[in-house]
Amino acid sequence: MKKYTIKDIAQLAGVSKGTIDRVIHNRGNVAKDVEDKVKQLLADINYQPNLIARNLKNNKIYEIGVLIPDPEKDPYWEVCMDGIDNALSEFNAFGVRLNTFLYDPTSTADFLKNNEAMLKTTPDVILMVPLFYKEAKGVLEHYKLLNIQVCTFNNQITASTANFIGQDLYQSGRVAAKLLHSISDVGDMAIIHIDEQYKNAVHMQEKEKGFKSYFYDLEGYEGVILKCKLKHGDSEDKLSLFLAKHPNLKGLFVTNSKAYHAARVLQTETKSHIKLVGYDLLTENINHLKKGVIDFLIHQNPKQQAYLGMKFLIEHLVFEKQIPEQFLLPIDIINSENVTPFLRP
Amino acid sequence: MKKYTIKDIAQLAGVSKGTIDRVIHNRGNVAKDVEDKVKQLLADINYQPNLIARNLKNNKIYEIGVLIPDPEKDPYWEVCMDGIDNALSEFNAFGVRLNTFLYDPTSTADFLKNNEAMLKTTPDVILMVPLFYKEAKGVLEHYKLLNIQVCTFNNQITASTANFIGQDLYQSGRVAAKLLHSISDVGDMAIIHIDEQYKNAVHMQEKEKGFKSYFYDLEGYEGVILKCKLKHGDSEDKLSLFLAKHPNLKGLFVTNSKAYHAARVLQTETKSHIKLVGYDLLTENINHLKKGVIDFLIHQNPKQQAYLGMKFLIEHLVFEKQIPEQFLLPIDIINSENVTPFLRP
DNA sequence: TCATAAATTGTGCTCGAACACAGTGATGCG
DNA sequence: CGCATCACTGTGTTCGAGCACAATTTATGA
Repeated sequence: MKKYTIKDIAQLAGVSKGTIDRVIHNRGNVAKDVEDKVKQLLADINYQPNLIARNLKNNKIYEIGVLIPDPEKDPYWEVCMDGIDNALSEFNAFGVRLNTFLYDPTSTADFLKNNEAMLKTTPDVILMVPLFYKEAKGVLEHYKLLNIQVCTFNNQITASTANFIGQDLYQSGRVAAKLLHSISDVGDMAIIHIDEQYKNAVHMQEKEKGFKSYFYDLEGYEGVILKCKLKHGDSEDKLSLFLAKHPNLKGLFVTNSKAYHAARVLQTETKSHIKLVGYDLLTENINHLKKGVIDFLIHQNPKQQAYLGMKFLIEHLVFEKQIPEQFLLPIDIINSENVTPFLRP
Repeated sequence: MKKYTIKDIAQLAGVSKGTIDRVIHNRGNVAKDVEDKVKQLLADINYQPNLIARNLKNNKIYEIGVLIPDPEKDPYWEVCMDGIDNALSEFNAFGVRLNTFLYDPTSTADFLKNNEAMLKTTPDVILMVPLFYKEAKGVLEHYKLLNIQVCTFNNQITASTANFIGQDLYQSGRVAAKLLHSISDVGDMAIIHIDEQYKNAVHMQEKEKGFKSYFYDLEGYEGVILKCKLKHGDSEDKLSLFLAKHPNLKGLFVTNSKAYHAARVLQTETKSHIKLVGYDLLTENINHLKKGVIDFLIHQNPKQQAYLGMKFLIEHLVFEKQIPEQFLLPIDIINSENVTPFLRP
C-alpha cells in the first residue's frame, strides 16, 4: 500500500505537480475550475503531505535559546536541565543546538543581562522561565517584535502571548488543603511562605487562595487558617516560635520547595501530630518524606515542564506544529511509597 | 550553520560519499586504512545521520494491529482508544494505519479468534493487552516467529520478550496501604477483590502482596489485614455481610476499578469511618471520590499506556528507534481535588 | 608482460515536496 | 500583422541518505 504523493494527485487530476503545489499552498495563478477540482480531489483522498520530504530541504541547525534560573542558586532548577537534555537527545537527529543561559533567581539585573547574552546567539526559538513579572513582560514583547517563538514554563505571566507550560496553582493549593484535611485531626491549619520575595508573590498567592478556598467551602469546619512568612536565615527559629504560639495547630502547608525547613523544626520538636504538606522532590524533602515528617509532596514536575517546552519548540521548528497557548500539567501527589518512579531519568 | 552531511564527510576524508556510506553501514569493500580514518572522523564530529533524508524513500503505509479488550464489556478500556487516537493524530503524517480488534475480556476463545483476524491484516507491528497468560504467551511466540514487533501494556506476561508498558503493581499496593494508613484510625484493613477470574490473578496478587508488605514492615502495627473476594451479582450483599462481621474495620482496598461497588455499600450503610482506596478514573468512581466516599484512587493511566505503546511502535517503524524492554509509569495518586486535569483529552 | 579477476572507489539515480523558471496559448493594442 | 502582456501550466533542480552499478586501481596467474 502506497501513500498518495503530489505526483499521484497530479496524474489523477490530469495536471502537473506544479499546479498541485500551487493549489496546496494557495500560491495563485491557477484556473478557477482546475483549482476547485484539485481541492476536491485533495479532500476526497484526505491528502497528507509527507513531512519527511517537506523538511528535507531544511538542513540548517536550529538555535534554541534557553534562559532559566541557575540551579546552583536554587536546587529546584537542577532537574530542568535533565528534561532539556532528554528532549535534546530525543530530537538530536533533527539538528537543534542549545544555548543555555543561567540567571540568578534573586536578581532582575542578572536576568536581563543573560537575556541580552542569549539574544546575541540569534536563537530561532526560546525556552524561558519568566521569574520576574515586569522584566519578563518587556523581554517577551521584544521577542515578539523579533518574531521569535517562545515557550515559558513554571511561572505564568498573565495577559501575555507567550505559550505557557505549568500547573494550576490555585488548584494545587486546594489539593494540599484536601490532603491535610484528610490526614489531620480537627484543628488549625497554617500556610507557610518561606524565602520568597514579593516578585514571586503571584505563585504563593495563588496557592494560598486555593488552600483557603478549600476550607471555606467545607461545611462545618471550625479550625482557623493561619499564615506565617519566614525569611532566609531565621526561618527555623521563627517557625519554632510560631508553633509555640499556636498549640491547636494540626497541619502546615509550605507553599514552595522549602518544606524541609519546616520538617526540621517538627522533627527536633517531635511534633508528629502536626502534618506537613509541601512541594517538589528535592533530596532533602524526600528524606523527610520517607521518614514520615513530611506527609505529602506536590510534584510540580519542572523536569517535565522543561521537557515539554523543548518538545513543543522543536516540533514547531521541524514539523511546523502549533504550540498550545497553555498546557497545564496534572498535579501529582507524592507520598513515601510512590516517590521513586517520579525520580527516574 | 549547517549540519554535517555524508558529502561533507566525504570531502573531509578525501573519498567519495559511496565509501562513507559503506563505512557507516559496515558494508565492507573498504580498504582498512580508509575505514579507520573515516570511522575516526565520524567519531570526531559526532556524525548524526539526517533521519529525514534516511526515511524519505519509505513511502509505504505501515499497518498497526491493535488487540485490546472490548470497552463495551468493561468500561476500563474506553480511554485506551483515546490514547491510541492521540498517538495516531500526532503521527498521521507518517503513514500509519490502524486495524483494531476488540476481544471479550472474559473469553480466551474470543481473544484467540480476534488474534487470528488481526493477523489476516498482515500487521507490521502489534499493540496488545495480553489478558490471558497462557494464550498470550503462545500468541507472542507466534509473533516472534513472524518477526513482528510487539508492544504489550497493562498486563505483564513474565519471562516474555515482549516490550511492556505498565505499572509496578506490587508498589502500587504499597501506595494504597500507605494512603489508607495515613487517613484511617487504628484498626483492621481489608483487601477486596471484585469480579476477577483466576486468569487475571497475577494482577491482584501483586497488589495484595505490596499492600500487605507495607503493614508488615510497619513497627507496632496492631491491626489485622483481612481479605474478601466478591463475585459479580452478589458482590454488594456479600460485602455488607463482611462489614457486619468485622466491626473493627477502618479501611478497604479494592484491587481493581470496581471500587464503586464498595462505595455504594459504604454510602447506604453510612459507614464514613471506613476509608476506601481503589483504582482507576471511571465515572462512577469519580462521583464517589467527589462525594468523599472514595478517599483516593490510584490512576493506572491506561490511556497513557496505550498512547505510549503506539508512540513506541510508530517511532520504531519510522525512525528505527529502539523500544524499551519495560516502561513503568509513575503511580498517580488521585483525590477529589486533582482529578480533573487527569481527565483531559 | 599482459590478461583477467578481485578489491576498492566513484557516479548517478531514487525518494516527495518546494520552488524557480521556462513554456504555452490567448488577448490587447499600435 | 507583429509583438508585448497576461494568465496559466509544465519542467527541472534541490535537499541527504541509500544503493545499484560503473569505473578505477591493485593483485594474481600463465
